[in-house]
Formats: sequence, C-alpha cells, structure tokens
Amino acid sequence: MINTLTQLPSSTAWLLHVSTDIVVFTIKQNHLQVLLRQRYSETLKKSDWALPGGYIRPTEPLEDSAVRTLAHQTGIGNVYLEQLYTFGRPDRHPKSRVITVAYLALIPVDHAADIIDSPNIRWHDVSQLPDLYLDHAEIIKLARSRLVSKLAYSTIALQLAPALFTLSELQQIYEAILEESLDKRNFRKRVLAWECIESTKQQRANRSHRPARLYRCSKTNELHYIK
Amino acid sequence: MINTLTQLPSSTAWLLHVSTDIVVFTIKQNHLQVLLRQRYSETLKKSDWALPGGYIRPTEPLEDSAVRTLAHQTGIGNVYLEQLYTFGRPDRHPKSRVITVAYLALIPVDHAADIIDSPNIRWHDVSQLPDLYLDHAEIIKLARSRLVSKLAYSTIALQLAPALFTLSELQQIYEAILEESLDKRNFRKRVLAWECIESTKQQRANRSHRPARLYRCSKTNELHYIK
DNA sequence: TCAAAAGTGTTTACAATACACCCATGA
DNA sequence: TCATGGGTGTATTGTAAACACTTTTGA
Repeated sequence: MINTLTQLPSSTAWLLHVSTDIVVFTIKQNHLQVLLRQRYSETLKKSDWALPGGYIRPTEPLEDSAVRTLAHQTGIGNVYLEQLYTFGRPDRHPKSRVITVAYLALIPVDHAADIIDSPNIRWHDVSQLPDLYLDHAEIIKLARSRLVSKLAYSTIALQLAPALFTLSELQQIYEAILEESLDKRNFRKRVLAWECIESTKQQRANRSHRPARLYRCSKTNELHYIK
Repeated sequence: MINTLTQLPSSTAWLLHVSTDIVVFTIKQNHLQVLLRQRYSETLKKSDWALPGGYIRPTEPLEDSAVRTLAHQTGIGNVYLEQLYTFGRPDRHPKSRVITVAYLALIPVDHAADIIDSPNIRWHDVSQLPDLYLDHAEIIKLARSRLVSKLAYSTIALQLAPALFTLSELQQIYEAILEESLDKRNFRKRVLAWECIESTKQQRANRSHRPARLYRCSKTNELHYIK
C-alpha cells in the first residue's frame, strides 16, 4: 500500500498548478454568449482567446478563487456559480502540469452590458467562437451542454433573468439556449407552476404594445429542481 | 490583469497536492455498500477509514490515477468510473493543501466478492459508516445522491449488474439504492423499453422456483440516457 | 403438493403537447 | 386604426402508476 496520505506524497518533487476557469454565459441578441479575454501566448507566438481564470492561492477555496479571478479580470461580482468539471490531461498545458477546475457562471441579461467590454474582454456567440486557448473550447462545450440539460429539470434560467422579468423575456432565454422556439401557452403554464416564482403588480410599460406583467423569484434566489 | 497563464504562477512557491479519491459502490445483502480502507493517522493518533485514493503522478491523467490507485490498493480493474466533484477546501487536510478529484466507481454485484476483503479493506453499508478520514463522509454522500438521481434518467444500474442478469436481479439493485420497493410489472415494462437491453435464451436455473430469463447489455456497455 | 419467485395486461390518473383568438397599448 | 407583443383554455396524446393472478420449478 503506497501513497497513504500521511506519507509525504510523491508530488512534492514536481511542479503542479491548479487553476480555475470560468465559463460565463449570458444572453445577448437572442444568442447564448460566453465571456472571453484575449491573451498573447509566448509559447505559441500568437494571441488567442481564453476563459477568465487563474491560479489558486495557497489558502483559498476553489470557488473563492473563481470569484476573485472573475472580479479582478472582468469586474463581475455576486454571480451564480457552480462547479462544472475538472480538466487534468497532463499535456493540456505545454509548459507545466496545470489542472483546472472549471466553473459555470451566469449573468442576468440586464447586467451583461455592465461588463467591461474592451478589445481584450468580449462576449462571443457560442456558435461563432474564435480559436481558443488550450482546451477551453472543450470546456465551453461541456458548460453549454450542462446548461441545456439543466433547463429541463431546474429553474436555472432564472439566474439569467433580471430581478423583475416578463414571462416572454424568460421564454426568450430558453429559446436562445435551446435554439428552438417554444409554445407560449405551454411555456407559461410550466413556469407558473414553479413554486419559486411570483407575480408582482408591476408591468413592463412604454413598449408600443400591451404592457406585460413582471414576475420575480420569491425569497431565495436559489436553484430549484422541478418535480 | 494578473495571473495570466504565461506568467509564472504564484503557486510555484508553495506546496500543493492533487489526489484522486474513489467512491466504489456495489450491492451486497440488498444494501448499497462502499469500499473503504483502514489507515492510521499520525496527526490524529488514531485509525480511521478512508476512500481508496492517492496522489497523482506528474504525467498521469486524473482518471488514470484513479484507476491505478484503485488497482493497487484493492486489486480492482476494468471498472465503471466517472468524475464526481473536486473538493478543495484549504483546511480539508491538516498538514498541507490537498485538492482531491473524487470519482464514482461501480462494481457488478458478482465481482464484489473478488475484492480483497482483509481487515484493512472492507465493504461498508452506506447507512452504517464508521468515522471517516477528512471529508470522505461528505464525498460518499454526494456520490450516493448522484447515483440515486442517475437511476431515474440513465441505465447506470447496469454497471452494477452481472453480464447476464435477470430482471429481478436488476430490480433488486434499484430497490437497494432507492431503499424502497418497486412494482414488478411497471419495473419490467420500463427496463424492457431500454434499447440497450436484450434477452438471451439462457435461464437462471436450479433455484427451486420457476427459472428466470437472463438478459444482457447489447453491444456497448456504455451508459445510456433515457428519453 | 407446496413454497417461492417468474411472468404477464388493463385501467386510471396525470403530464405534456398541439393549437387560435382576443386584448391593451403606443405610434 | 394599425402594428405589436401580451394574455388566455381545451382537447388529445402519451406516460406513469396502481393493481392480482397464473406459471414453472425444486424440494
């Protein structure tokens, strides 16, 4: 029996890095978009786009590292975050062993515009991604499929909606992610059955059509599982 | 913008370890059981039970590390394995920063007896666990809830069944994990609708009751998602 | 012939789907 | 008054659940 945890591990002799990478999604122009930052790779002698992320600090929880890096690189704070998957292929980074814990983050559509939108930090349509750093394309693909499945059995879409939203706005979020149109009446029935949703007396007005009722997440902004 | 991956990371100056821990489940005596190994902790001056697992090697993929450690510590090979979650609280290990990537593994019921069953490696009923090392109780709890949910929408239970199995045997696997009894007729209808299952002409005989037809997973032993 | 598990269908309740028209507002 | 999206109900289909008896074998 080797490698029991009380022995000094064999990893002490070699360099190992752990990072977090965050797949930040929002909806813009009816498309699912991911936030990327442009970076110049000394190794590859070219610029490419990467997920926000960075190395963890010695005494920092993984999720705190994701939060900190995201805040520092993009100004984003107070965001929905869940752990996605850990990528650890030994050759995923050309210079050293870097294991990355990937997170999925969602930004409400009305906050997406607040993000620094510089030449180096930009929203990208997930269907038109540029060349990506390392295995970041694979990470985004997994995040996207996780999001698609969670639409079916959770209220996760509320994390992309404004604090007050119309049912049509919520439906547009679904349609953008699923890339298909949904029946309005069935969609409303389904969402109104969620216990965590409640209607307000306010309306979305001044729209040159009948004003729409605004809804909100009741109490907790937690993720709920349906049925 | 700090911590871009081309800079030397701040983690070079401190010790960081990455391990894998494997939650190995099987069914014995109609109960879900997890494989644990007993270890003596110098720090805590006592023995406790831990998941199989160990530190990763420099050029080893994470999953390979889980496979290797499991084979080395328990003799188990060729097992169903999926990544579960990464646990990285900075204080989860008293001596150093150890981030562990947890895996879920399933052993067919007819192979469970082949596992080394020494005083130091033993199957434990998940409902009667001893004191566990570090956060291993939390890891097992998460693995168990993952398994329960996957029963509902995948064919994962087949990974616990023998290569040839009767429908009653498969039902017993469900019942052991869910800790509730299921209707025989509804269960058979549901399972026979899976495309990956096929009946053979063989029977489970010599049982002092009517012989039961044997079924098998067709072609691939892959995990399938239902509907 | 008895005990023990295998095998088999139908009815009912519920959930998901398909589908079309009137309403309220700003321009 | 027109264009635009908001808001509403029912019929149908499909899926899940409840439920009991006959069959086959070894002892």
